[in-house]
Amino acid sequence: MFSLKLHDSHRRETVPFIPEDPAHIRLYFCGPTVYDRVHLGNLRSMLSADIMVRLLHALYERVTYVRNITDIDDKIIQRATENGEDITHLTERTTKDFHQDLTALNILPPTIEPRATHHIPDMLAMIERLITQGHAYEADGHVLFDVTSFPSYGALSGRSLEDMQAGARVEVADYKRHPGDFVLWKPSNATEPGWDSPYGRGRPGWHIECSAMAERYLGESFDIHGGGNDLLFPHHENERAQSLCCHPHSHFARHWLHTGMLLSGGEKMSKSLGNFHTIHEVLERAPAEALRLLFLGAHYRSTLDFTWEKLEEARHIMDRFYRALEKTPATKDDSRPVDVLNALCDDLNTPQALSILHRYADAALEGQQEAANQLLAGGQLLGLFTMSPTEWFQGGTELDPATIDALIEKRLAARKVRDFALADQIRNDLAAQGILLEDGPNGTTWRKG
RNA sequence: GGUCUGGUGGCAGAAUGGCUAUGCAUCGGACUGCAAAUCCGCGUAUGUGGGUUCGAUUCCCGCCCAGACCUCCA
Repeated sequence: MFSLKLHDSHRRETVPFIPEDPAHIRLYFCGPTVYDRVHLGNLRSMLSADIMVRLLHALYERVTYVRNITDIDDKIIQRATENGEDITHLTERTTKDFHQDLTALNILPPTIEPRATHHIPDMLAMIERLITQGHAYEADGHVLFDVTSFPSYGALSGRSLEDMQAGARVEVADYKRHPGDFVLWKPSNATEPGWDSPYGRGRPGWHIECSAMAERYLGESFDIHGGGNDLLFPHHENERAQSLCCHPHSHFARHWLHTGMLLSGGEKMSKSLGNFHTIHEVLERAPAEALRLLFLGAHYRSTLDFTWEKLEEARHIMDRFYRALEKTPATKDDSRPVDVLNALCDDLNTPQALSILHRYADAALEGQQEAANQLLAGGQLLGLFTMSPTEWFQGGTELDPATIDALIEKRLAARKVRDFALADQIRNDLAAQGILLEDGPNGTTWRKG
Protein backbone atom coordinates (compact mmCIF):
# COMPACT_ATOMS: atom_id res chain seq x y z
CA MET A 1 0.00 0.00 0.00
CA PHE A 2 2.77 2.41 0.90
CA SER A 3 5.90 2.47 -1.17
CA LEU A 4 8.79 4.25 0.42
CA LYS A 5 11.19 6.15 -1.79
CA LEU A 6 14.43 7.56 -0.45
CA HIS A 7 17.19 9.64 -1.87
CA ASP A 8 20.40 7.67 -1.75
CA SER A 9 23.54 9.79 -1.57
CA HIS A 10 25.61 7.04 -3.10
CA ARG A 11 23.53 6.62 -6.25
CA ARG A 12 22.63 10.30 -6.14
CA GLU A 13 19.02 9.63 -6.95
CA THR A 14 15.74 8.87 -5.28
CA VAL A 15 15.13 5.16 -5.36
CA PRO A 16 12.58 2.69 -3.99
CA PHE A 17 13.53 1.51 -0.54
CA ILE A 18 14.27 -2.18 -0.76
CA PRO A 19 15.12 -3.68 2.61
CA GLU A 20 17.64 -6.44 3.14
CA ASP A 21 14.99 -8.17 5.19
CA PRO A 22 11.47 -6.70 5.28
CA ALA A 23 10.88 -8.56 8.53
CA HIS A 24 13.65 -6.62 10.20
CA ILE A 25 14.67 -3.11 9.16
CA ARG A 26 18.11 -2.05 10.38
CA LEU A 27 19.58 1.40 10.35
CA TYR A 28 22.58 3.22 11.72
CA PHE A 29 22.98 6.93 12.34
CA CYS A 30 26.11 8.63 13.50
CA GLY A 31 25.57 10.08 16.93
CA PRO A 32 27.42 12.86 18.67
CA THR A 33 30.95 13.19 19.91
CA VAL A 34 30.29 14.00 23.52
CA TYR A 35 32.47 16.89 24.57
CA ASP A 36 29.93 19.72 24.68
CA ARG A 37 26.22 20.36 24.57
CA VAL A 38 24.79 19.50 21.19
CA HIS A 39 23.69 22.41 19.05
CA LEU A 40 20.81 22.92 16.66
CA GLY A 41 22.72 21.49 13.73
CA ASN A 42 23.26 18.23 15.56
CA LEU A 43 19.63 18.25 16.45
CA ARG A 44 18.49 18.55 12.87
CA SER A 45 20.16 15.29 11.84
CA MET A 46 18.86 13.52 14.93
CA LEU A 47 15.42 14.79 14.07
CA SER A 48 15.63 13.62 10.46
CA ALA A 49 16.59 10.22 11.76
CA ASP A 50 13.70 10.38 14.19
CA ILE A 51 11.19 11.00 11.40
CA MET A 52 12.77 8.20 9.39
CA VAL A 53 12.49 5.80 12.28
CA ARG A 54 8.92 6.79 13.13
CA LEU A 55 7.95 6.21 9.53
CA LEU A 56 9.68 2.84 9.40
CA HIS A 57 7.92 1.81 12.57
CA ALA A 58 4.63 2.71 10.92
CA LEU A 59 5.47 0.66 7.83
CA TYR A 60 7.33 -2.35 9.18
CA GLU A 61 6.98 -4.81 12.01
CA ARG A 62 10.46 -4.66 13.41
CA VAL A 63 13.02 -1.87 13.28
CA THR A 64 16.43 -1.78 14.88
CA TYR A 65 17.90 1.66 15.09
CA VAL A 66 21.49 2.10 16.24
CA ARG A 67 22.89 5.49 17.10
CA ASN A 68 26.32 5.59 18.63
CA ILE A 69 27.99 7.78 21.18
CA THR A 70 31.54 8.73 20.34
CA ASP A 71 33.22 8.97 23.70
CA ILE A 72 36.86 8.73 22.68
CA ASP A 73 38.25 11.39 20.43
CA ASP A 74 40.96 14.04 20.39
CA LYS A 75 38.43 16.81 20.88
CA ILE A 76 37.26 15.11 24.04
CA ILE A 77 40.79 14.77 25.34
CA GLN A 78 41.46 18.38 24.55
CA ARG A 79 38.30 19.66 26.18
CA ALA A 80 38.83 17.58 29.29
CA THR A 81 42.30 19.04 29.62
CA GLU A 82 41.00 22.56 29.16
CA ASN A 83 38.30 22.01 31.76
CA GLY A 84 40.63 20.21 34.10
CA GLU A 85 37.96 17.55 34.07
CA ASP A 86 38.24 13.81 34.09
CA ILE A 87 37.49 12.43 30.63
CA THR A 88 34.90 9.97 31.81
CA HIS A 89 33.23 12.65 33.82
CA LEU A 90 33.10 14.92 30.76
CA THR A 91 31.69 12.29 28.44
CA GLU A 92 29.11 11.09 30.93
CA ARG A 93 28.00 14.58 31.79
CA THR A 94 27.71 15.54 28.13
CA THR A 95 25.91 12.33 27.24
CA LYS A 96 23.38 13.06 29.94
CA ASP A 97 22.83 16.57 28.56
CA PHE A 98 22.45 15.12 25.11
CA HIS A 99 19.76 12.72 26.24
CA GLN A 100 17.98 15.48 28.06
CA ASP A 101 17.94 17.71 24.98
CA LEU A 102 16.67 14.95 22.72
CA THR A 103 13.99 13.98 25.20
CA ALA A 104 12.84 17.57 25.31
CA LEU A 105 12.44 17.45 21.53
CA ASN A 106 10.52 14.18 21.71
CA ILE A 107 13.20 12.39 19.73
CA LEU A 108 12.81 8.68 20.36
CA PRO A 109 15.77 6.87 21.83
CA PRO A 110 17.54 4.42 19.53
CA THR A 111 17.08 0.72 19.97
CA ILE A 112 20.75 0.43 20.80
CA GLU A 113 23.11 3.25 21.73
CA PRO A 114 26.60 1.79 21.74
CA ARG A 115 29.63 3.66 23.02
CA ALA A 116 32.93 3.60 21.24
CA THR A 117 34.93 2.85 24.38
CA HIS A 118 32.90 -0.29 24.97
CA HIS A 119 33.86 -1.69 21.59
CA ILE A 120 37.62 -1.44 21.44
CA PRO A 121 38.05 -5.21 20.97
CA ASP A 122 35.65 -5.13 18.02
CA MET A 123 37.66 -2.37 16.45
CA LEU A 124 40.96 -4.14 17.04
CA ALA A 125 39.55 -7.27 15.44
CA MET A 126 38.61 -5.28 12.38
CA ILE A 127 41.99 -3.60 12.22
CA GLU A 128 43.74 -6.93 12.44
CA ARG A 129 41.65 -8.28 9.64
CA LEU A 130 42.35 -5.26 7.47
CA ILE A 131 46.08 -5.69 8.00
CA THR A 132 45.90 -9.40 7.21
CA GLN A 133 43.99 -8.74 4.03
CA GLY A 134 46.44 -6.13 2.88
CA HIS A 135 44.23 -3.08 3.34
CA ALA A 136 46.10 -1.56 6.26
CA TYR A 137 49.68 -1.13 7.40
CA GLU A 138 51.63 -0.13 10.46
CA ALA A 139 53.79 2.94 10.33
CA ASP A 140 55.41 4.97 13.05
CA GLY A 141 53.19 3.56 15.79
CA HIS A 142 50.04 4.08 13.75
CA VAL A 143 47.90 1.74 11.79
CA LEU A 144 46.72 3.29 8.56
CA PHE A 145 44.16 2.30 6.01
CA ASP A 146 45.59 2.02 2.52
CA VAL A 147 43.10 3.82 0.29
CA THR A 148 44.72 2.56 -2.90
CA SER A 149 43.84 -0.98 -1.85
CA PHE A 150 40.15 -0.30 -2.26
CA PRO A 151 39.25 0.33 -5.90
CA SER A 152 35.94 2.03 -5.22
CA TYR A 153 37.37 4.43 -2.67
CA GLY A 154 35.69 7.79 -3.33
CA ALA A 155 32.62 6.29 -4.96
CA LEU A 156 30.32 7.26 -2.14
CA SER A 157 31.25 10.91 -1.99
CA GLY A 158 31.88 11.16 -5.70
CA ARG A 159 35.50 12.04 -5.82
CA SER A 160 38.65 10.40 -7.01
CA LEU A 161 41.98 10.03 -5.29
CA GLU A 162 43.48 12.27 -7.95
CA ASP A 163 40.96 15.02 -7.22
CA MET A 164 41.74 14.81 -3.58
CA GLN A 165 45.43 15.10 -4.12
CA ALA A 166 44.86 18.03 -6.39
CA GLY A 167 42.87 19.77 -3.73
CA ALA A 168 45.02 18.82 -0.77
CA ARG A 169 45.33 21.75 1.56
CA VAL A 170 46.84 20.00 4.49
CA GLU A 171 50.29 18.84 5.26
CA VAL A 172 50.49 15.13 4.99
CA ALA A 173 52.13 13.11 7.71
CA ASP A 174 55.27 11.61 6.22
CA TYR A 175 54.50 8.12 7.44
CA LYS A 176 51.48 7.89 5.12
CA ARG A 177 51.97 6.00 1.91
CA HIS A 178 49.19 7.95 0.25
CA PRO A 179 47.91 11.34 1.43
CA GLY A 180 44.40 9.93 1.63
CA ASP A 181 45.36 7.12 3.99
CA PHE A 182 43.62 7.52 7.30
CA VAL A 183 44.27 6.42 10.83
CA LEU A 184 42.75 3.26 12.23
CA TRP A 185 44.81 3.26 15.39
CA LYS A 186 47.07 5.85 16.88
CA PRO A 187 49.52 5.81 19.79
CA SER A 188 48.60 7.41 23.10
CA ASN A 189 51.10 9.06 25.41
CA ALA A 190 51.10 8.47 29.14
CA THR A 191 48.48 11.12 29.90
CA GLU A 192 46.14 10.24 27.06
CA PRO A 193 43.58 7.47 27.36
CA GLY A 194 44.69 4.31 25.69
CA TRP A 195 44.18 0.59 25.34
CA ASP A 196 46.76 -2.12 24.89
CA SER A 197 46.99 -3.50 21.40
CA PRO A 198 49.35 -5.43 19.15
CA TYR A 199 50.51 -2.02 17.91
CA GLY A 200 51.22 -0.68 21.37
CA ARG A 201 49.10 1.31 23.76
CA GLY A 202 46.85 3.59 21.78
CA ARG A 203 43.36 4.57 20.77
CA PRO A 204 41.17 4.16 17.71
CA GLY A 205 40.90 6.60 14.84
CA TRP A 206 37.65 8.33 14.20
CA HIS A 207 36.03 6.11 11.59
CA ILE A 208 36.65 2.58 12.75
CA GLU A 209 34.23 2.78 15.66
CA CYS A 210 31.18 3.15 13.45
CA SER A 211 32.24 0.30 11.20
CA ALA A 212 32.76 -1.93 14.21
CA MET A 213 29.56 -1.02 16.01
CA ALA A 214 27.41 -1.18 12.90
CA GLU A 215 28.71 -4.65 12.23
CA ARG A 216 28.22 -5.79 15.82
CA TYR A 217 24.59 -4.72 16.03
CA LEU A 218 23.34 -4.72 12.46
CA GLY A 219 25.52 -7.23 10.66
CA GLU A 220 27.72 -6.85 7.63
CA SER A 221 24.88 -5.53 5.47
CA PHE A 222 22.01 -3.38 6.60
CA ASP A 223 19.48 -0.95 5.20
CA ILE A 224 20.17 2.67 5.97
CA HIS A 225 23.18 4.60 7.14
CA GLY A 226 22.77 8.26 7.84
CA GLY A 227 24.18 11.40 9.28
CA GLY A 228 24.87 15.01 8.49
CA ASN A 229 25.95 15.96 5.03
CA ASP A 230 29.37 16.91 6.33
CA LEU A 231 29.98 13.31 7.33
CA LEU A 232 29.78 12.13 3.76
CA PHE A 233 33.47 12.75 3.39
CA PRO A 234 35.68 11.64 4.89
CA HIS A 235 33.82 9.83 7.62
CA HIS A 236 31.32 7.76 5.68
CA GLU A 237 33.63 7.23 2.76
CA ASN A 238 36.17 5.79 5.16
CA GLU A 239 33.67 3.71 7.06
CA ARG A 240 32.49 2.21 3.86
CA ALA A 241 36.02 1.43 2.75
CA GLN A 242 36.88 -0.29 6.03
CA SER A 243 33.72 -2.32 6.21
CA LEU A 244 33.68 -3.38 2.60
CA CYS A 245 37.33 -4.39 2.75
CA CYS A 246 36.66 -6.43 5.88
CA HIS A 247 33.66 -8.07 4.27
CA PRO A 248 34.14 -7.99 0.52
CA HIS A 249 30.88 -9.74 -0.21
CA SER A 250 28.65 -7.51 1.87
CA HIS A 251 26.81 -4.36 0.81
CA PHE A 252 27.45 -2.51 4.04
CA ALA A 253 24.68 0.14 3.85
CA ARG A 254 22.13 -0.14 1.05
CA HIS A 255 20.91 3.42 1.38
CA TRP A 256 22.86 6.45 2.47
CA LEU A 257 20.90 9.32 3.94
CA HIS A 258 22.45 12.72 4.46
CA THR A 259 20.86 15.67 6.16
CA GLY A 260 21.40 19.18 4.87
CA MET A 261 23.32 21.65 6.95
CA LEU A 262 21.73 24.10 9.29
CA LEU A 263 22.75 27.72 8.97
CA SER A 264 22.46 30.33 11.62
CA GLY A 265 21.79 33.78 10.29
CA GLY A 266 23.02 32.69 6.88
CA GLU A 267 26.22 31.08 8.09
CA LYS A 268 27.05 27.51 8.80
CA MET A 269 26.46 26.62 12.38
CA SER A 270 29.41 24.81 13.77
CA LYS A 271 31.28 24.43 16.97
CA SER A 272 34.50 25.76 15.53
CA LEU A 273 32.86 28.94 14.23
CA GLY A 274 31.21 29.52 17.57
CA ASN A 275 27.97 30.82 16.05
CA PHE A 276 25.87 27.96 17.24
CA HIS A 277 22.88 27.93 19.51
CA THR A 278 22.42 25.11 21.94
CA ILE A 279 19.08 23.43 22.24
CA HIS A 280 19.02 24.43 25.84
CA GLU A 281 19.28 28.07 24.85
CA VAL A 282 16.53 27.84 22.26
CA LEU A 283 14.14 26.05 24.59
CA GLU A 284 14.32 28.96 26.95
CA ARG A 285 12.72 31.09 24.26
CA ALA A 286 10.18 28.80 22.63
CA PRO A 287 8.44 25.48 23.21
CA ALA A 288 10.18 22.39 21.90
CA GLU A 289 7.37 21.62 19.49
CA ALA A 290 7.82 24.97 17.81
CA LEU A 291 11.44 24.12 17.18
CA ARG A 292 10.48 20.71 15.87
CA LEU A 293 7.95 22.28 13.54
CA LEU A 294 10.50 24.75 12.29
CA PHE A 295 12.79 21.90 11.25
CA LEU A 296 9.94 19.95 9.70
CA GLY A 297 9.10 22.95 7.53
CA ALA A 298 12.08 22.31 5.29
CA HIS A 299 13.00 19.12 3.51
CA TYR A 300 15.73 17.26 5.37
CA ARG A 301 18.20 17.43 2.52
CA SER A 302 17.96 21.16 1.96
CA THR A 303 19.94 23.76 3.77
CA LEU A 304 17.93 25.45 6.48
CA ASP A 305 18.65 28.85 7.92
CA PHE A 306 17.70 29.17 11.57
CA THR A 307 16.40 32.54 12.73
CA TRP A 308 14.49 33.60 15.80
CA GLU A 309 11.74 34.96 13.53
CA LYS A 310 11.15 31.55 12.06
CA LEU A 311 10.98 30.08 15.53
CA GLU A 312 8.29 32.58 16.44
CA GLU A 313 6.42 31.81 13.24
CA ALA A 314 6.57 28.11 13.96
CA ARG A 315 5.13 28.76 17.36
CA HIS A 316 2.16 30.58 15.85
CA ILE A 317 1.51 27.68 13.56
CA MET A 318 1.52 25.32 16.52
CA ASP A 319 -0.94 27.66 18.23
CA ARG A 320 -3.29 27.22 15.34
CA PHE A 321 -2.94 23.45 15.30
CA TYR A 322 -3.63 23.23 19.00
CA ARG A 323 -6.54 25.60 18.63
CA ALA A 324 -8.01 23.24 16.07
CA LEU A 325 -7.62 20.34 18.49
CA GLU A 326 -9.15 22.41 21.23
CA LYS A 327 -12.17 23.23 19.09
CA THR A 328 -12.63 19.64 18.00
CA PRO A 329 -10.88 17.22 20.36
CA ALA A 330 -9.70 14.09 18.62
CA THR A 331 -11.46 10.90 19.56
CA LYS A 332 -9.96 7.46 19.95
CA ASP A 333 -9.47 6.35 16.46
CA ASP A 334 -7.50 3.56 14.86
CA SER A 335 -7.35 4.97 11.37
CA ARG A 336 -3.88 5.70 10.05
CA PRO A 337 -2.89 9.13 8.86
CA VAL A 338 -2.71 7.91 5.29
CA ASP A 339 -2.05 11.27 3.60
CA VAL A 340 0.78 12.12 5.93
CA LEU A 341 2.26 8.65 5.54
CA ASN A 342 2.18 9.06 1.79
CA ALA A 343 3.93 12.39 1.98
CA LEU A 344 6.64 10.91 4.19
CA CYS A 345 7.03 7.94 1.89
CA ASP A 346 8.15 10.41 -0.76
CA ASP A 347 11.67 10.81 0.62
CA LEU A 348 10.39 12.19 3.92
CA ASN A 349 8.59 15.15 2.43
CA THR A 350 7.75 16.81 5.73
CA PRO A 351 6.78 20.19 4.20
CA GLN A 352 4.10 18.43 2.24
CA ALA A 353 3.00 16.52 5.32
CA LEU A 354 2.64 19.84 7.09
CA SER A 355 0.52 21.30 4.33
CA ILE A 356 -1.81 18.33 4.79
CA LEU A 357 -1.95 19.05 8.49
CA HIS A 358 -3.02 22.59 7.69
CA ARG A 359 -5.94 21.30 5.66
CA TYR A 360 -7.02 19.10 8.53
CA ALA A 361 -6.64 21.97 10.95
CA ASP A 362 -8.97 24.11 8.85
CA ALA A 363 -11.56 21.34 8.82
CA ALA A 364 -11.14 20.65 12.53
CA LEU A 365 -11.74 24.32 13.25
CA GLU A 366 -15.00 23.92 11.37
CA GLY A 367 -15.82 21.07 13.71
CA GLN A 368 -15.12 18.05 11.53
CA GLN A 369 -14.33 15.13 13.79
CA GLU A 370 -12.52 12.95 11.29
CA ALA A 371 -10.24 15.85 10.36
CA ALA A 372 -9.33 16.38 14.01
CA ASN A 373 -8.48 12.70 14.34
CA GLN A 374 -6.31 12.83 11.26
CA LEU A 375 -4.65 16.02 12.44
CA LEU A 376 -3.70 14.41 15.73
CA ALA A 377 -2.56 11.14 14.22
CA GLY A 378 -0.60 12.83 11.44
CA GLY A 379 0.99 15.28 13.81
CA GLN A 380 1.95 12.55 16.24
CA LEU A 381 3.56 10.62 13.43
CA LEU A 382 5.77 13.68 13.07
CA GLY A 383 6.41 13.73 16.80
CA LEU A 384 4.11 16.67 17.48
CA PHE A 385 1.16 17.04 19.85
CA THR A 386 2.79 15.61 22.91
CA MET A 387 0.46 17.59 25.12
CA SER A 388 -3.15 18.64 25.37
CA PRO A 389 -4.29 22.01 24.02
CA THR A 390 -4.79 23.14 27.60
CA GLU A 391 -1.21 22.31 28.49
CA TRP A 392 0.01 24.00 25.35
CA PHE A 393 -1.88 27.23 25.99
CA GLN A 394 -1.84 27.36 29.76
CA GLY A 395 0.90 25.08 31.03
CA GLY A 396 3.81 26.32 33.09
CA THR A 397 2.70 29.85 33.80
CA GLU A 398 4.21 31.96 36.55
CA LEU A 399 0.83 33.24 37.63
CA ASP A 400 -1.50 31.00 39.52
CA PRO A 401 -4.50 30.09 37.32
CA ALA A 402 -6.87 30.86 40.19
CA THR A 403 -5.49 34.39 40.33
CA ILE A 404 -5.97 34.75 36.61
CA ASP A 405 -9.55 33.53 36.87
CA ALA A 406 -10.23 36.02 39.64
CA LEU A 407 -8.93 38.86 37.48
CA ILE A 408 -11.03 37.66 34.58
CA GLU A 409 -14.11 37.82 36.85
CA LYS A 410 -13.17 41.29 37.96
CA ARG A 411 -12.76 42.40 34.36
CA LEU A 412 -16.07 40.82 33.41
CA ALA A 413 -17.79 42.84 36.13
CA ALA A 414 -16.14 46.01 34.86
CA ARG A 415 -17.28 45.26 31.33
CA LYS A 416 -20.81 44.72 32.52
CA VAL A 417 -20.96 48.26 33.82
CA ARG A 418 -19.13 49.38 30.68
CA ASP A 419 -16.05 50.45 32.61
CA PHE A 420 -13.78 49.64 29.68
CA ALA A 421 -10.89 51.61 31.08
CA LEU A 422 -10.65 49.27 34.06
CA ALA A 423 -11.32 46.22 31.87
CA ASP A 424 -8.54 47.16 29.48
CA GLN A 425 -6.19 47.90 32.33
CA ILE A 426 -6.70 44.43 33.77
CA ARG A 427 -6.14 42.93 30.33
CA ASN A 428 -3.01 44.98 29.81
CA ASP A 429 -1.64 44.13 33.23
CA LEU A 430 -2.06 40.45 32.49
CA ALA A 431 -0.53 40.85 29.05
CA ALA A 432 2.49 42.42 30.68
CA GLN A 433 2.84 39.20 32.67
CA GLY A 434 2.52 37.10 29.57
CA ILE A 435 -1.15 36.23 29.88
CA LEU A 436 -3.40 37.00 26.91
CA LEU A 437 -7.16 37.21 27.31
CA GLU A 438 -9.56 36.25 24.57
CA ASP A 439 -13.25 37.09 24.72
CA GLY A 440 -15.16 34.40 22.91
CA PRO A 441 -18.84 33.64 22.50
CA ASN A 442 -18.59 31.28 25.50
CA GLY A 443 -16.87 33.69 27.79
CA THR A 444 -13.31 34.80 28.35
CA THR A 445 -10.38 32.41 28.12
CA TRP A 446 -6.69 32.97 28.64
CA ARG A 447 -3.42 31.65 27.25
CA LYS A 448 0.28 32.22 27.53
CA GLY A 449 1.57 35.00 25.32
C1' G B 1 41.74 24.72 -7.99
C1' G B 2 38.64 19.93 -7.66
C1' U B 3 33.75 17.58 -6.43
C1' C B 4 28.69 18.39 -5.50
C1' U B 5 23.97 20.79 -4.46
C1' G B 6 20.76 24.58 -5.25
C1' G B 7 18.61 29.37 -7.37
C1' U B 8 10.22 29.40 -7.13
C1' G B 9 5.60 35.36 -4.94
C1' G B 10 7.53 40.32 0.59
C1' C B 11 9.46 35.89 3.47
C1' A B 12 9.48 30.48 4.25
C1' G B 13 8.78 26.31 1.30
C1' A B 14 6.61 21.94 -1.86
C1' A B 15 5.37 20.21 -6.69
C1' U B 16 5.06 19.70 -11.92
C1' G B 17 6.34 19.09 -19.42
C1' G B 18 0.45 22.16 -20.37
C1' C B 19 -4.16 23.51 -15.36
C1' U B 20 1.50 26.40 -10.03
C1' A B 21 0.68 23.50 -3.08
C1' U B 22 0.86 25.17 1.84
C1' G B 23 2.16 28.54 5.68
C1' C B 24 3.62 33.38 7.53
C1' A B 25 3.41 38.58 6.65
C1' U B 26 0.68 42.73 4.24
C1' C B 27 -4.02 44.83 2.78
C1' G B 28 -9.63 44.94 2.76
C1' G B 29 -14.07 42.94 5.12
C1' A B 30 -17.15 40.13 8.97
C1' C B 31 -17.14 39.46 14.26
C1' U B 32 -15.67 42.45 18.98
C1' G B 33 -16.96 48.05 23.46
C1' C B 34 -11.75 47.74 21.68
C1' A B 35 -8.68 43.69 21.04
C1' A B 36 -7.34 38.52 20.49
C1' A B 37 -8.93 34.21 18.10
C1' U B 38 -11.88 32.65 13.97
C1' C B 39 -14.05 33.29 9.11
C1' C B 40 -14.28 35.65 4.01
C1' G B 41 -11.57 38.16 0.12
C1' C B 42 -6.82 39.87 -2.33
C1' G B 43 -0.93 37.88 -4.99
C1' U B 44 0.10 33.85 -12.05
C1' A B 45 6.31 34.01 -8.34
C1' U B 46 9.86 29.87 -11.02
C1' G B 47 18.28 33.77 -11.65
C1' U B 48 20.02 34.61 -17.01
C1' G B 49 20.91 33.46 -22.44
C1' G B 50 20.04 29.72 -25.83
C1' G B 51 18.15 24.67 -27.42
C1' U B 52 14.45 20.45 -27.67
C1' U B 53 8.90 20.66 -27.79
C1' C B 54 2.52 22.27 -30.23
C1' G B 55 3.79 23.90 -25.16
C1' A B 56 9.18 24.32 -20.03
C1' U B 57 9.50 26.72 -14.01
C1' U B 58 10.00 21.42 -14.96
C1' C B 59 14.42 18.17 -20.04
C1' C B 60 19.54 19.70 -22.42
C1' C B 61 23.83 23.33 -22.92
C1' G B 62 26.36 27.96 -21.62
C1' C B 63 26.59 32.00 -18.09
C1' C B 64 25.81 34.45 -13.38
C1' C B 65 24.98 33.84 -8.17
C1' A B 66 24.76 31.20 -3.50
C1' G B 67 25.99 27.21 -0.33
C1' A B 68 28.41 22.60 1.06
C1' C B 69 32.53 19.17 0.91
C1' C B 70 37.85 18.61 -0.22
C1' U B 71 40.55 19.90 7.24
C1' C B 72 37.60 18.64 13.32
C1' C B 73 32.29 19.18 12.39
C1' A B 74 25.40 16.59 12.43
